[in-house]
Amino acid sequence: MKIGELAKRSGLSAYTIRYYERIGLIPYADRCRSGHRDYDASILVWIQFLDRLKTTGMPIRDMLHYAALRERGPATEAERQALLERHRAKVRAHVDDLIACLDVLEHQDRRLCRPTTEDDRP
Amino acid sequence: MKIGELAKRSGLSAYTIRYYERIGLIPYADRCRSGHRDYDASILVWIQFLDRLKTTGMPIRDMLHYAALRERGPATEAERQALLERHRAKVRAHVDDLIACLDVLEHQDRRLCRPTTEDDRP
DNA sequence: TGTTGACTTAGAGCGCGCTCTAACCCCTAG
DNA sequence: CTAGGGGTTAGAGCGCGCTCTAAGTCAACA
Repeated sequence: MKIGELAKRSGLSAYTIRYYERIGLIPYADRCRSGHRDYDASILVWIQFLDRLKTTGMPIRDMLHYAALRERGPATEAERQALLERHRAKVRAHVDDLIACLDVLEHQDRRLCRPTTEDDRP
Repeated sequence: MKIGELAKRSGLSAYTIRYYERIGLIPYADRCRSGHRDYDASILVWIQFLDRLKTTGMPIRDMLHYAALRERGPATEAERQALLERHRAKVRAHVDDLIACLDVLEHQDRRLCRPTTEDDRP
């Protein structure tokens, strides 16, 4: 699979895939004899995982940390689990924040929508 | 209340408060005779509201849109309600995404934590 | 009266995560 | 044989949301 095909299948742009390779977020791809990247379908699983980390707000530098541990093999598994668990805890806390904000925005916005010239205090 | 005090009370930096004024996100503050901004406590309610929009991921350009409608007074209330409702819908969808991702990260990570040299396919 | 420290402005700089450009190469279809 | 549509690289540029700098003003206190 060449980069255009991977872009279609993964939802990333070819630009982004090359960028991720450059910074070390996805492994250096084998090149075919004309120098083009040639991907195995298994890369999609890794990209999907990265995508979930991204969706849940993990910064690239942390994904790089995870990717580096992964490159070092099974010996780093405990550390990777710990990293993920800390991330999940942050995400759960963020979800709680979002829900709390949503709740306020549902129930308080009438008062807060009034123009500045009126009294906005509770 | 001067800007330093407002910064402490609102959690924003003085830099950010000035920036928000410059771009029109908070109203132009009255200046005392030495030219320093002098805030009324009611500004805190607006800043807290903005903060909730920010926490829930609304981009500044949309907050500016809301702020502009607010400046135009009560006539724009329906439009502001609609804007907020669209935002809340996006936030609810995002929360659902986060929860779905969390669920996968809880239950699938053992497989995905293995190094590249192993078979990562399901 | 001098010194500290909080304030003012316009505008530059930064970290993030891409996104695109320029100049080039290679393969295949017509 | 040539045109088109993919790919390659290094490096520049962009949109976002601040964050800071420089140079200056002002008020309060020892």
